[in-house]
Amino acid sequence: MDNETKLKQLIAEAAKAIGIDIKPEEVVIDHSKDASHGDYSTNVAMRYAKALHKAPRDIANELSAELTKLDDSLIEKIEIAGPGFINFFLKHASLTSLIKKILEEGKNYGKGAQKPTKINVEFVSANPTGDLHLGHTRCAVVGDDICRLYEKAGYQVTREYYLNDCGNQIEHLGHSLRGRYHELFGEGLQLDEDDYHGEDLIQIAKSIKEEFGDKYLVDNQESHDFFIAYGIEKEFGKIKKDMADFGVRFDVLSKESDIRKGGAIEKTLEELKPFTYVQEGATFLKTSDFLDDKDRPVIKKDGCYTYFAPDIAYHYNKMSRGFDLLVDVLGSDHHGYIGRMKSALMMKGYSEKALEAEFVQVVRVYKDGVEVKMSKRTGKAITHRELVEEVGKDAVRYFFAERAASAHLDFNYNLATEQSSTNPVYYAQYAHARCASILELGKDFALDETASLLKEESEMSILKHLNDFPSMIESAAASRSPNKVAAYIHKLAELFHEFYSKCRVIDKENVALTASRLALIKSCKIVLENALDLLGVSAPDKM
RNA sequence: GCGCCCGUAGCUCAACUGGAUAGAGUACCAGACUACGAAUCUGGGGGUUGCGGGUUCGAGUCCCUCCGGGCGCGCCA
Repeated sequence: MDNETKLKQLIAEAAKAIGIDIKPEEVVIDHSKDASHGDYSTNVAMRYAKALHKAPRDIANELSAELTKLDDSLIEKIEIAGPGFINFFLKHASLTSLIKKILEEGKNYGKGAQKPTKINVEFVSANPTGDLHLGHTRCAVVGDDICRLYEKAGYQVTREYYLNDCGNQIEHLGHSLRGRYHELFGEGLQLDEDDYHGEDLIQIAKSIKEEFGDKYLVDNQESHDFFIAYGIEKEFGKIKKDMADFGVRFDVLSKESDIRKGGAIEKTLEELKPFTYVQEGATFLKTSDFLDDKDRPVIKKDGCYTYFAPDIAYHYNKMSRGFDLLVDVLGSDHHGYIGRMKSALMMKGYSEKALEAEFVQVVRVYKDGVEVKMSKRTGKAITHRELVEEVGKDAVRYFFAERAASAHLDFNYNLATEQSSTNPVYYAQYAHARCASILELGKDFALDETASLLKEESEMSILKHLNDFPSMIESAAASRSPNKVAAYIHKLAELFHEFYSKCRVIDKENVALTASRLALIKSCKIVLENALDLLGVSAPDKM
């Protein structure tokens, strides 16, 4: 059992003795920011002051007496401070024993207990109508990191990409591609306002010309279908490659065309019949009976489905595969979407909590001092590929992981590319490389797994932080906050660099201390690597 | 007008979900390599957390009024 759990149990037991009924898991303990406040602190005395009609410090004193009586091997010292905080100083051995655990568990250190919960995370899901841009990059980082966190925390995770391969957008893709193809044969470029003006389509048109010559200049159903199918294949191929190169993989690819097969939408709408009505020729779903502010159309006046109908069928499809939780990683401009989809799920009896959205704020990009607007019409945007090539995969991933997904973010493209060496990711990677370097130099020394000689403040700070790794994962996963991992990494790297500058590690005159410190460094290296891996960032031995 | 997100150091962002003296990076200033990697370390200035109320032992965090910004509010997806 880890120190925190043990401490909570002790506090709960002591509390009971003085008439406070609290369960161990309800006990709130914090890590003390200031070392003079000990290793942990609890606020129970203040929390129950009113109920017991006593001064917080009096309760704290009583609790302290009880805790001392329980006489555990964990606590070295207890102090009462401020308005009624109880500060705990842990025994040395209870901290150093962690080293052995980390060395034994290695890559698995930090992994939570296997949980039965099955989670589906759908992210990116960009339409195959052009290159991924910087906004998708952020969604990819957030989605992938959430998956990594869930996995590490012990959940069963499925990464899913939903491919819109039907509908208006796709018609525009086919039309745009046809336009580019005709352009290659010397005709003027004819694109509609809503078509795709991105220049990537020129390359695809060229490959058609090379492969098929003028075969598809004729305007018939066959060529219409061809441009769409060819365009989707090429565009999605690029997306897949971009993501794979970025370290992002998907377990399941769901195509809208497959969702539509076998009358799934008709069946879905049939099931939803009690919640639908017809108005002015269109069919509406009564989402406002649940979590939406108005009802939404599912069938248009012209008899076509809106995007919403297949989306409902798709979400039912996901639920039918046995997931306990669906997470949709969406651009924040889609925040209106979640209420209606939750409503649709509730109509089928699913919990309001079966679906959660993770909204990723749009990135505002500045290049050469002016804002770069994403624009379908001009096709101008910073592409994902361009960004990764100029800044590097690790730096990009870390940059976006550092910020909470909900944070509005201003991105200075010039700064990011010119000063990429100042990206904090190198601070962490350098710490890892230093660990590797020292371990290599000290490879002839045996490691002391008891780490019994560690006593410097900088050493104990590292130990405490290493100890926090599992609980950090637990809370970061629960709140879907990869930025907490980045903060953790930065802190660990900082503590290590500080220790490194203060303490000589390899000392032939003091083999015992060397053995303890090498064990500490090995632990540091393991946790740095595990933590960086949670963000999909590499941990190089040399830089 | 209604709804969602947000407003914290010059700039970009944190703050363990209500805790102790609000922290990092960057930029700026001053120091530190004849022993393990200076992509590092040490120190410094920089804040009325947009404004004003409220809740309580305690508020950047929760509630309300304003101010300012972004995004939604389509039989587009």
